[in-house]
Amino acid sequence: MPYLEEIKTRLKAKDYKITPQRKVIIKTFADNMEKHLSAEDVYQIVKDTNPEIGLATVYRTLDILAELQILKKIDFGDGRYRYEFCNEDDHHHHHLICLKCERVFEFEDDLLESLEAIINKKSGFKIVDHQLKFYGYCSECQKSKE
Amino acid sequence: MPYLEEIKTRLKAKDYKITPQRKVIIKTFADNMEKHLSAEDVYQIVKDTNPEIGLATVYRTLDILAELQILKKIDFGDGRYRYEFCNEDDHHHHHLICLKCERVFEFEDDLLESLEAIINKKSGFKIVDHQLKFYGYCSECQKSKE
DNA sequence: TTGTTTGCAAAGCATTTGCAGAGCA
DNA sequence: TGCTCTGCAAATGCTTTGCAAACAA
Repeated sequence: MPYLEEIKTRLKAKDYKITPQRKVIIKTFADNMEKHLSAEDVYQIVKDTNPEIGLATVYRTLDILAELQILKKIDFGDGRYRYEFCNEDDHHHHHLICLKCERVFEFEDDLLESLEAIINKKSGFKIVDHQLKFYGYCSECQKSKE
Repeated sequence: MPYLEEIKTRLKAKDYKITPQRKVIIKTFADNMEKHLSAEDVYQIVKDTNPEIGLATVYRTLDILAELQILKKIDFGDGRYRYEFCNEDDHHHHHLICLKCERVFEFEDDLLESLEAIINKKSGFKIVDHQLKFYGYCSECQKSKE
């Protein structure tokens, strides 16, 4: 996760202004590092301290932060996009989505790098990003099967 | 891809009726095996021969076929769901999505099985499905970079 | 015949956009 | 000050739903 100062620098570099709304949205992600917040989630959290903020502003800010690669826009297939801080290094993690409790777990892994190399060699496709989701049952839900 | 007779049997087994609309939608997928059709795509194709069909019927039929695991509902992140025949065997393929021409290529691969075993061992999460998307540039678009 | 299925139109949701006023630099 | 940003409301695009008529079995 980038430092707050670093984020501000990156915004300024693209001539984006540092507004209170943008600050508080960034802070929301810093305060919820382990979560995968949707625009609506962010809106609900931010409204507590800034009741006048508009949902459209949240969407616009998330767009900018994703464009600057500060946030990553992810899609768990539940009909809304979610956002998390980009990993600075190449260290990828995958998402394990429980089909029962719907919680999302993370799993650190680098194995996909070798697969990307294989694909590039065999098909000539140049990969710049990937998204891997696993669906199944978390250990708790396996115990409490009905 | 399941035989048409087999599909009808599976529909009947769940007390779904074999209607002309359902038949023609299934046929559309049989005629477009290599494509990833959206509901709107199917609707446009089917309207040629059955102009009276409704888009809602297409959606309802796709839901049923996905529920019966005849079709697989996939999400390329372009704001609409797409459908393709389920693979009968475990033979998985991944999707390579070109960020320039937006075409979707397929890549056959089984390597994820070993990754699933590792995850299960390390985290206790029991995986029943996965979805892997690679984003990048196809060989053609790499040549014609502007 | 009878419960499903269909087509239509309206509703639902997440997200985007237009616009006039507010505010950062 | 000048141009970006914001909040609001309306619009958008995909998908779902309610309902009465049509239809498969």
